[in-house]
Amino acid sequence: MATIAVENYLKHILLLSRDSSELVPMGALAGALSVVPGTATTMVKSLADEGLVEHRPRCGVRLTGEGRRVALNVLRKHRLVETFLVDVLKMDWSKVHTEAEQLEHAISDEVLDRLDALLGHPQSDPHGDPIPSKQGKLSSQVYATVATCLAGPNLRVVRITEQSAEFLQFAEKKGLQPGTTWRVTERDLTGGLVTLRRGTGKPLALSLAAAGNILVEPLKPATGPAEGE
Amino acid sequence: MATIAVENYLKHILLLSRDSSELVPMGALAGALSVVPGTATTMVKSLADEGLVEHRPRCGVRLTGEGRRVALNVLRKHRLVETFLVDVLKMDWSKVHTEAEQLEHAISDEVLDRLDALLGHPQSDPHGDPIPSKQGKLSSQVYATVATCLAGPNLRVVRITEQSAEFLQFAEKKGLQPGTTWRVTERDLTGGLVTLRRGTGKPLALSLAAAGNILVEPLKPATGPAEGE
DNA sequence: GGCTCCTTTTTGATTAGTCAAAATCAATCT
DNA sequence: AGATTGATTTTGACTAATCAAAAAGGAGCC
Ligand SMILES: [Mn+2]
Ligand SMILES: [Mn+2]
Ligand SMILES: [Mn+2]
Ligand SMILES: [Mn+2]
Repeated sequence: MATIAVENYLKHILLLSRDSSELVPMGALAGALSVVPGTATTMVKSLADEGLVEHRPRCGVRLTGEGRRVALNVLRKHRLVETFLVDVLKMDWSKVHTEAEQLEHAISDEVLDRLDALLGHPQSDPHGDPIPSKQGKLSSQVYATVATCLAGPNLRVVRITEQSAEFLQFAEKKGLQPGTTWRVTERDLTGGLVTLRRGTGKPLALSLAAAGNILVEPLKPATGPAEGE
Repeated sequence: MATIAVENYLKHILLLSRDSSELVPMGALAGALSVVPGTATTMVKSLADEGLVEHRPRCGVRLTGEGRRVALNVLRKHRLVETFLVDVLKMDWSKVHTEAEQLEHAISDEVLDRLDALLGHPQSDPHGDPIPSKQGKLSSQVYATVATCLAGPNLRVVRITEQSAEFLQFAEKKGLQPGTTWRVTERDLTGGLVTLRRGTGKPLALSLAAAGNILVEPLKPATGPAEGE
């Protein structure tokens, strides 16, 4: 069995590479894992010996097929556990990430399957991050961010791409959860500000940096039966 | 924070000592943890340095107040997790022990509290093992075993003291779960056999060794409203 | 007392994972 | 080309946990 450290390295390589052929630089990997670069190099070389990654010295690292399989399984555990913690145990969505960071290494594939069934085979976790399927398919749909949307049309929040407890607490307080509908009322590129509004609620101003963490999809205006909230 | 190894040592010292003043011999501890005796000695000395145990060289080891506190918390996690796996995820009670052996080190105190509430503050786990309270109280009630009970009176199974998957599967198949009611119909000390019967079902013969793993309490014959099954 | 046997401790090695700091590489700038 | 600079790798050291095998204790027996 892969150790906890090995699972963490593989998962972070997966998260840091857009497509599976892209090389992840050692610096980025070391940063994501909070280790010094030398440590990452050492570990990556040993992962390469085990056939879990391919190491291009001085360029970066990428997952092999087997490494990707393991990484997706860990990520699936992480996101299903997060969903369980929020949906069943009613935990604060800003705390579940830390919790899942440990649990992803402790649950067996059988518990994973049963959790999945209990939760009704969810497609995404509380932050809107896609949950890899049991077969290892990971949705890679590309969404716009609030930072790049023009004022006007209704937008549904689909994902918050920023795991920090601080940002998530902020989003929670402002009601910015996946599934909610908003529209941009003002874009001030010079000032670096975007203003949002949910229905007739009070306006919410975000920096472009913050707005870049909110992924949205355009909402077609009342076509077919309404879905979601 | 205590490492996984430290938590395992403390939990097993707790499980191996009847009362908290009793010394656990190094051999017994090493055996329970599946390590060689020298490893246990080394680890116990380092636990003693941290103030978690008291080591009497060549005699044994016992928990300090702080060590006991940590050990009880781990045991509480273990047994609540087992209960969750059986009650909520409907897992086979013969598999949950192995599973909980990992999870007991991965869940936070907050998740522990929420699990406890979700399960309705259970007093014992699926095997009938008592769950330590949040305050660190561990029921130490002494029960008779089927091996020592005289033929005749109705007995309620309260606990199975044998964690092996094999024995638990056997007990499951025979319907020997905590809460069920049986009576001894025959005791053959010479042959080392005890025969049980559940209501009018077919008789079940057990070796004295096996019968010693089944803890029971006498059932007063229909006094007050019936409780349990 | 001296011997035997079982338990415990000690000693010497090993593995996984990590850091600090020096060395190396390669791209860019003058 | 030669120098500068930032990323990466190497080297040496350390901690936690473990095993194998030798050494030490101690209880009972002759
Ligand atoms: Mn993790
Ligand atoms: Mn998430
Ligand atoms: Mn354990
Ligand atoms: Mn149990």
